[in-house]
Amino acid sequence: MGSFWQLPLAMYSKAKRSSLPGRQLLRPFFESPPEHVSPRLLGKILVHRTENEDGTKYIAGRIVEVEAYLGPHNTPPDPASHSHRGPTPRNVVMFGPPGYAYVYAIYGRYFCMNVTCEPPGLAGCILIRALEPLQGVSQMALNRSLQPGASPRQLTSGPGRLCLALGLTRPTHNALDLCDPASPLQIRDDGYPAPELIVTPRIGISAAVDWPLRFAVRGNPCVSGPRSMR
DNA sequence: CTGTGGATTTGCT
DNA sequence: GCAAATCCACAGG
Repeated sequence: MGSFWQLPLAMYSKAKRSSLPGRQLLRPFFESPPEHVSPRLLGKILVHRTENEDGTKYIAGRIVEVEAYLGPHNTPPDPASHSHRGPTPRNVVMFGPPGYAYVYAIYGRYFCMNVTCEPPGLAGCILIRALEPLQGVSQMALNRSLQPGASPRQLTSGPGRLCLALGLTRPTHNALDLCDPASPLQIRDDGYPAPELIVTPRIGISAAVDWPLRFAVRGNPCVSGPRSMR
């Protein structure tokens, strides 16, 4: 018999299909350094509320992989962080209050989503790298130009993929307050137990390649990268 | 399974 | 100008 955390994650969200699951995370949750908040973010739910002619819909997934990016106040500073040379028009939201979305464009085609951490003035943040789809799966497939039967892994395994699946872009979602009860973008806790996790170096960077700042749910199929990275 | 190259926006030197 | 916290298609073993 498998461990508790190996049961299908979707089991824990079947109860509420058309409403917000669990409770919204409050700002104090994000006021600590990103390497401290990151492991606690695994198992929480990222929810995007969309309005269209049919009404309100939710697209949501459970967070199964994140990476911490440290602010320039650390010694040594994190050379892989967008904030390491101080505030710029792109990264200024990272230097503001915790609990905000930092969304940036990458390689001309994709967006990646972060959550700001640390008290105002300090620039730590957490990159959301992978989700397990929970709600709005057919919409995710549409957004990703995949067949309706696409695997959960194909939908949201990777930071660019999950932003596409949820419809997140910099023009619309950068600098949104995730802790505002009225926000269309929120992170919520539905009581899912703290998962067993692995810690590894971060992916896709060329500086500080050995810093152990990537956190993932052990064995979860939606975690990005080869099997050896799960 | 692994490796390679192309697409194409954005911020910063 | 160029490099980038990526993804995808396709080639070859």
